[in-house]
Amino acid sequence: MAERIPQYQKIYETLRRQIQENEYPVGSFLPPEPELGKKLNVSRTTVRKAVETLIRDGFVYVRRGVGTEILDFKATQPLQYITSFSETLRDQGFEVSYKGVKVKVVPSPAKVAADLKLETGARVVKIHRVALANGKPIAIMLNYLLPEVVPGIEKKVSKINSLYAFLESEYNITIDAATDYISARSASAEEAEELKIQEGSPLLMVRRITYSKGSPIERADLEIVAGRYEYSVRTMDRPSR
Amino acid sequence: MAERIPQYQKIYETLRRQIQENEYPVGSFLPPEPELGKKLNVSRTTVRKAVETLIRDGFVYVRRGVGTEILDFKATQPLQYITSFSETLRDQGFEVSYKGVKVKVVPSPAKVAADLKLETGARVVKIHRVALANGKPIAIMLNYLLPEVVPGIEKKVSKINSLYAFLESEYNITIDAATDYISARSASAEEAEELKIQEGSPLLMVRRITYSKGSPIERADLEIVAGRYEYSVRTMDRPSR
DNA sequence: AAGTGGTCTAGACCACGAA
DNA sequence: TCGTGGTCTAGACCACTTA
Repeated sequence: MAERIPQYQKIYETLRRQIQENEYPVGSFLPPEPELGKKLNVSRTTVRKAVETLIRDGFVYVRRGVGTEILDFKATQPLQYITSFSETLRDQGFEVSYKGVKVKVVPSPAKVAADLKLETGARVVKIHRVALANGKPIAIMLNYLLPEVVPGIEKKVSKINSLYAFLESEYNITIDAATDYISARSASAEEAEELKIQEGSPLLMVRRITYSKGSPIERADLEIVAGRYEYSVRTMDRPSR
Repeated sequence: MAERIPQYQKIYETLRRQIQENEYPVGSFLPPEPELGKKLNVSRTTVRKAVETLIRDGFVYVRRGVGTEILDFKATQPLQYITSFSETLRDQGFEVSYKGVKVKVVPSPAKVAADLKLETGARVVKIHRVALANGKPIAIMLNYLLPEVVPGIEKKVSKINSLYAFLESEYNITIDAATDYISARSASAEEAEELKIQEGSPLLMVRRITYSKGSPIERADLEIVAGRYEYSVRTMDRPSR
């Protein structure tokens, strides 16, 4: 079961490592593409594919007629790929756990049905949790999933740490896109109680729809205690214009 | 000054139009890549570059050994490219204007200096505005810019509608990346007064650092009236893994 | 004028999925 | 087995920057 790794990916890894280890210092230039191809024994096309990834990840800045300059990558944020909330928190060094986990199959509320392309009232799996970071409540999490893609999830729910990792390992589902809608609201009495905060405190509200193979498969509602978490996202202009 | 448009971009436009006009209905498949190349009189490589863009924009889902399927693009959100807050509002059909515009050159606060890679206290141009959507206050906007990239901005400030469009037309600066940090907070008395809302109302806070040619050139602080605006962002997994 | 990246070709072979 | 997309080659010519 040897991993099949394309050349351009290896070259990307090599160049990235060399940049990060200062073999190509910030401000210097990568060798010209034809030269790189010769040195690495690949065609220029393959080199270019690797360089495109370096651009996308913010390591280099390319100018026609000039060259490919190494950027100060420590100054730039990593690109935002899809991660679950809990993964993000763990990356930031928090110990994440959950309490009050409840799983039910319920008729879908109208808004959930619309997001998941269902008829209103079609059955969905609803997961309710309170996320704790270092033991302190940080968010109320609601996940709505299509029952047909997660059969038998009720019995496995204790295994869920990161939902996406869980979906991948238990159901072989890979997420390939997500849309987040972010707003803010004051905490209601019940929310305040559940999160152990003052009623009326600001909450960061995130509604997320996740897609697998082009179809929506999950809607998540997060109510995050503002001040304990910051949401970050990096956008880039589309390449080659 | 004829526009120079690459083949793959024209092909992308063509295919996208055909998809949107239902010449390729949702659920059907694009012709195989070699066939497309023959029909359009380009090499398969060029076809593939166009298809990559279709993937990125969420129009198609490609499976090796199967084909390229047309997705229900009306169900997916467009990818998030960099837009200014005012552009986003205008896209949503609001009439955007500003009041209380103030421009000053000030010593940079420590946090701004850090984000812009300056020494604390180095001079920056500070623009303060209140954005109105359909005449109603919707956000307090603070922009910090490097003076050397926007010389003489004080005299041009009345021309600013969308800051990014302004930077492009007046200074030939193109933004190629941005990072947003999003949180929430309760409005202070002064903020409430400026936005004509109740003190303590939730505000959506966005801190943005924009990059041009790999270097940070602007920091923006937005304090948005929650409930009047929703921030949305679409993320994708990195292609080809 | 020389050198850089940007686009494009016309092939080739491979890996995967469906029949 | 066959047809699909995934990777790769070895060129070519063009557009842009710098000198």
